[in-house]
Amino acid sequence: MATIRDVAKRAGVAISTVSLALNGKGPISQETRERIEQAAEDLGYSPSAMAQSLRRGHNKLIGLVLGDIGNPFFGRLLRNVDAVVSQTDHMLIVADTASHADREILTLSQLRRHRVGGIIMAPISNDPAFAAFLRQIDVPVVLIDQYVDGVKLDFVCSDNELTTTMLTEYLIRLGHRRICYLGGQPHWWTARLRLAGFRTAMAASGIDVDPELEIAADFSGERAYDHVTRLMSRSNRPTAIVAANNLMALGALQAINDLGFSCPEDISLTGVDDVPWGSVIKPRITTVVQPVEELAEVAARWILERITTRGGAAMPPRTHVAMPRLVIGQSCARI
Amino acid sequence: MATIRDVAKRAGVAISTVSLALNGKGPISQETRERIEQAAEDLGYSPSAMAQSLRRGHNKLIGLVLGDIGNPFFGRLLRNVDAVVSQTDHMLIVADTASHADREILTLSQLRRHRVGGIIMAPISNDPAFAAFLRQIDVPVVLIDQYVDGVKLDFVCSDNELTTTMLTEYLIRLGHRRICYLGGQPHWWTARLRLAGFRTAMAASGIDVDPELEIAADFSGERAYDHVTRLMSRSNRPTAIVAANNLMALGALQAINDLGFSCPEDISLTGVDDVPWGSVIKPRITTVVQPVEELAEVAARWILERITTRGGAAMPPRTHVAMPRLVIGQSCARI
DNA sequence: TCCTTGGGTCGAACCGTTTCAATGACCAAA
DNA sequence: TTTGGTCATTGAAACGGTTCGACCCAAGGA
Repeated sequence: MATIRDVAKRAGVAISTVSLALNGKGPISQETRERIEQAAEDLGYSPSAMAQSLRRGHNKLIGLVLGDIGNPFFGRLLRNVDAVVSQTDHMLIVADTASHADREILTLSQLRRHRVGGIIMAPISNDPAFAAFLRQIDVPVVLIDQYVDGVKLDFVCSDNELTTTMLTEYLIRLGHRRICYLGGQPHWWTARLRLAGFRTAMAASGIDVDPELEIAADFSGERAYDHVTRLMSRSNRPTAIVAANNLMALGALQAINDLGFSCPEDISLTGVDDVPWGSVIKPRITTVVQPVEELAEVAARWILERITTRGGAAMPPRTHVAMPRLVIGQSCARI
Repeated sequence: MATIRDVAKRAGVAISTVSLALNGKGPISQETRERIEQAAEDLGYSPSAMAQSLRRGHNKLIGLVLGDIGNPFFGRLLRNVDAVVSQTDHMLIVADTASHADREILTLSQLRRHRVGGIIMAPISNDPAFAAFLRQIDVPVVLIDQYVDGVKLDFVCSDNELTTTMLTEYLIRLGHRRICYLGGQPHWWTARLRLAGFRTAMAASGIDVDPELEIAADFSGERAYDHVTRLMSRSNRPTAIVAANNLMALGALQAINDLGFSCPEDISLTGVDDVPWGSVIKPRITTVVQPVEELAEVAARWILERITTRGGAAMPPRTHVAMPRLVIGQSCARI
């Protein structure tokens, strides 16, 4: 691959002249400039971003760490982040930890080795060791979706508590009292908030929560399926379910169907987060959707700010909370 | 960020000694080695991948260019490619062209500037200019999913013709004769093959194809929705639809539902490619799925081979055709 | 005629590594 | 005592760029 030296030789000038000319910097004569451009063209020369970055002291790469790119929520996130950063000539190094919490520190270290300017991350881990690691890392990091307790970093999320509050209030308005909450394990940051949102709404209406109906699953469809199967076989069934994410809502729906019940006639169902092509799922699930585009855009803008503005890395951390939106489907009945 | 120089200073040795010690190369005394490792640890030193690559002459980055990461097919592709390449310490620079054909050349040039070792690409463009560009690029490229006419590159795909042949034969076995084909525009390589697959199956059974039932949509759900809406309002409706991808199948299903028809009672429906959580879509669509994992793994292995083995870049191009699998749902009726 | 000015070009240092030939210390063999 | 051979360590070159001070030369002013 042609180097700047080859171009210089071919144009019969010094390499510094080539650099100046190609970057439109020094006072280069029209004639020399044209000769250099011609030589570069002939050789198919394009400057090595690596070498440039080494000299400049920073490159135009941004790390994006996700737990599961297979989940369309993160696919859309990636697309929208890329759309923003690519406008400033940055590129994304994407790493999928495959939901493996112990790969996260490794992945971040690897990105640091590559000297990325910043990292956007939707973390899975939420333990003190990981927090300690994040606290000492010397690369700007923007967290997205999930928070890590005990760190002071930029954070972009939607109002998690509000998601379940909206759903629960909606169900209560429809006359439901015996509502089951299908949540995630409490070490997940979002799981705790969504549970709180459920309790808030119930308390506000003066309804006592049956502890047996407050289930801590694990955000996966399979576990949700099992729990709902058990739930529906009991005598004292709930009249409605609030699932804390999209996978669990789908798992619940499948369990309901497989047992021969139907939704919303036998039981109402709501979920958090959009399902791709949710519109063709029958019944269309009433859901609170997070504005992925907004989350992605803010995260991308923030990381770029920290990278490109002088002293940006030292700015105090900010938090952006996006407003979720209730999308009513046909999965809830009035009782 | 600490450099090798800082480590050397702190350990009181030359930088070459640090390099040797940290890479376990030279004959370094136990005592010096420990002192160096301690110093590196203290300073949080990790070698700059950029500088290493500059020296070594190649880096451990691979480009992945996709048209639409929002489509879960590509999300799974990304995840599986990453799983393979990350085992050899490589990382992926992912670029989403947002289905913008004219961004593809730009994106590839950008990756070349970053001196990626190789590129895996699911192209959109298929014109002579793009082919010419690919022919002269001096980075190993593996095409995946879509072919570009007139280039000699590694190519990984599934048997596109077979996908639609399998579906069509299945419908014919169920007694269907008046079958509508919902395809993509013919400049797409896969669209041409899938159309051919449909025609092959029809011809093999001696059924004449009504030209009006051979629709060239654009692989999007919206256009498919419109076409099927029009189709279903006519008197002489088909009894079955073969949709050439997943988005169009869902668009078709939605149109069918919205018009008050039901599937499979009023019309049978089949599609190509899996739909995430397709199991909760009622009816479950009979579909031919491409083995994404296999495609991803082969593409990843091939690009790694070209990068890491001596003379790998000069190997003659190979083609891998994966076998699709028929997954029968409840969207087709016997007539 | 000499000095200044500035446009155009160049040489060299530098970014953070790796690698290789060279150096020095030490010891065994002659 | 000299020679030869390990072993441990070092200095310098190289990778491909950018940048800055220095240089040369022609034109303009004193």
